[in-house]
Amino acid sequence: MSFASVIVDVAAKQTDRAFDYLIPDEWKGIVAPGMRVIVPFGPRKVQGFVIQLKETTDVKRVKPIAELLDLTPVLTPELLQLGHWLTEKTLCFTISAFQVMLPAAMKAKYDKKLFLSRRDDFEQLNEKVKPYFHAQTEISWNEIEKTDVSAAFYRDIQKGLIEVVYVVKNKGNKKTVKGVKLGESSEHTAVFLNSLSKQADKQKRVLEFMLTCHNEISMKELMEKLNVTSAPIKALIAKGLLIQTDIEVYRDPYQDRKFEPSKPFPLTPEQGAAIKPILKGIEQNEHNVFLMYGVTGSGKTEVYLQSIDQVLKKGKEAIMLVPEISLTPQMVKRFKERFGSKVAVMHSGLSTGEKYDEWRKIQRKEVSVVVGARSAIFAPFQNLGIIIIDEEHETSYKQEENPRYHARDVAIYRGEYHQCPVILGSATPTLESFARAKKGVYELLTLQKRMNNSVLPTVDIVDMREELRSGNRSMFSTLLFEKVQDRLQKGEQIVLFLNKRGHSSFVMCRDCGYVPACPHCEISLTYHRYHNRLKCHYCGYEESIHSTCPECHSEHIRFFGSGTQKVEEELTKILPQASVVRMDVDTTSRKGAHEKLLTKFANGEAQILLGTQMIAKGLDFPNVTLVGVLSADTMLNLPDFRASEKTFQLLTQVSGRAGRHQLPGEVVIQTYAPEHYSIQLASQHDYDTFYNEEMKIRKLHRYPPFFYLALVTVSHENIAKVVSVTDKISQYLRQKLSSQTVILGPVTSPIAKIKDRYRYQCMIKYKLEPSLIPSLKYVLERYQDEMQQEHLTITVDLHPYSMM
DNA sequence: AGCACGCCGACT
DNA sequence: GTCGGCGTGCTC
Repeated sequence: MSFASVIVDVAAKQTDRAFDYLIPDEWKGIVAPGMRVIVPFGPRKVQGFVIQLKETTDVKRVKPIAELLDLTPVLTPELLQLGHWLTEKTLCFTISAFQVMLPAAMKAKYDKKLFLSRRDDFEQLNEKVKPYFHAQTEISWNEIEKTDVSAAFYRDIQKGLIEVVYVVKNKGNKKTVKGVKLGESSEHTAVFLNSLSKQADKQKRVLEFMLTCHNEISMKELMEKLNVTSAPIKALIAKGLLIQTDIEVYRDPYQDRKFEPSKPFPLTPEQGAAIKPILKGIEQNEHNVFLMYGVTGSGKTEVYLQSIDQVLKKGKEAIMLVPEISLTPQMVKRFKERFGSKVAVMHSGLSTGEKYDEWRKIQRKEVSVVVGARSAIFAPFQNLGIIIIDEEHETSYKQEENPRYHARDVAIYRGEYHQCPVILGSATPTLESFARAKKGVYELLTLQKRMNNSVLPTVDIVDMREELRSGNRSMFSTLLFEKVQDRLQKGEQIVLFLNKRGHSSFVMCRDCGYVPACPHCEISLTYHRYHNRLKCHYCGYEESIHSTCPECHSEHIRFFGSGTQKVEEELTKILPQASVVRMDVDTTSRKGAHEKLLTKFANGEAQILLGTQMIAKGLDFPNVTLVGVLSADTMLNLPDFRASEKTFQLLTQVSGRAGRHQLPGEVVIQTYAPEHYSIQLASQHDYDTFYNEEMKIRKLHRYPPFFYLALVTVSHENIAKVVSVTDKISQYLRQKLSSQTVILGPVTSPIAKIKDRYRYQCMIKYKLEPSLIPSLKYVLERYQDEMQQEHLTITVDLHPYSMM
């Protein structure tokens, strides 16, 4: 094979195709599809992926591949195929699909370096340029790019005095430690050993040890083992008896942790019944999607673990996805305890280098289980035996930037490819999945009983309007306050949940209702206590706090809503004896802070855990007997057709934190909308009725799962431009798509303006629409010039999760 | 996306 | 006449 088709690392419509390159003789037979290469592209060099080898090419002037970056393909044939599928399904560039499947460390970085063409030409250089080449022979373009000397450089480049070299660098690198190995043969070394002076005892010991170990060894280990300093080792290196080496090591984020091996627990009859069809699927290499619908605390994880165990016994591999937020140390611990060093962990808390290392462990087949967030679905396993998605309803499985893929769809694709089971687990499945299970597309597995024979907690709903009427203006209802006091007395623990979204501290004038909003984005500003300023969450705009209302000059302008900080303050005021752990973005931003706070709570050093979304999932503390939801309905008012579903899911998840072990649990939900069905039914733990109710509404309004959605969002600085473009797109789609399809819009996006750019959208609800993808492709093509030149953006989200 | 090429206005 | 503004079109 003489030529390679390459997808180049230039994310643009015009370059979104393969380019052919000549394979230099030295790499013939080595270059294979899925490898990364560096290729000349126009005047510069770029990274690319080989997707195909071919004997001939139609291209007249093929250039040769400049460099080969891999010796084994980083994309398996399966992943290459998956990349093309993603491109088609999400309307993204092929290169973006490839890049999302690999750790960020593998993405190239580009640099432009300037050299003096010939030393003797120095005197001819522009006076402004000369000083740069006095002390050094090369200079990075970055250093001068935005300075006023760039023009002078430009001229000298054109004159040929300065040469430009395009450099492609790898971002992440393998980590190495210094090591040594023998520099001479054993015989030589032994001879030398005898001739060594008696004083050189340390050197003698080092050499003797090296003779026994044959291999290279890290300096650190050698020094520790023999209790010597680096001095004798260095002396031996200087004499040539030892050679210094770089030993490749993995960065191990869990290296200081000890994990006690755990054995499978005996399964309950219910669990046994649920695992049976899964094991059968594994045994017979059968692809099937299972929806494991199990109430909180019903022991889904144990079923996962034992299924994976079976897969490993067959010599196959497993992917387990969990939401980023619940990828807690607790979860990782359970996997490491069961599967030891066979587990790789992938989540956003790892550094670029750490992620790269975990990825390489998978590629080299050193691990066979991956536990990770969304992107772990692309783990380069070649012999998958099972894919599990825990908390299937979580929105974090949908990537909200290009490529806008859903991990569930990728999982099913890979499950089909490998002919292995895919398990979706949840206590509150998405309506889409549950509907598919009812239709028999997925196989439904049900776990209705909690482990430890614990019962689901009793739930009280408190009408906060009543509280207000009876004169209680605090954030705590009388009932919740009493129960908190009671638990504090008994020495039991409490989880307080505050749904921060849409309810963080904003400022409002009590007289005229004025709320300060960001001048660049159409959202209200958030109060930040730390700087005592108002901040925009989208663009970072800040302003100082007003003492009087800018609209009506009233002095009754004050904070509204309650952030976790404010709740904490009120708590310490009314319950000074309570010790509180607060968990939110502020307290968990530092690395490891998350874990520390949880350990503190687990050890009983604090009685109350107060937090946002992040405490709703996966936490399991035996001593927690009370869960308080401070404001259940903030999410209900979001402009999103899934608002009720999300509220139901969240309340159910939060309630599930209580009474998971011997002690019975109680939940108090505070709300301004106590009669709302999602709150009522969550309090009754009645998913089935909720499902039926919500399905009626979805059917009526033609939303998923009855219809599919596609969302086109247009943004530009000029509102007239946005409206006219969105309108043209809507009209075009109306004309192209079938009459059964509903096209809404143009309408303003729920966030009408971000960073001074107006946003309009067009929503498409469809059932069967073969010409949708081609039509959307056409739209993107039609506007590509304007997108490039006029800063117009058009994004297409197929099956959107967020309407924003 | 970059980058070169190329065609027009304002300066030594 | 030349420098440099950015519209146009190409990259194996």
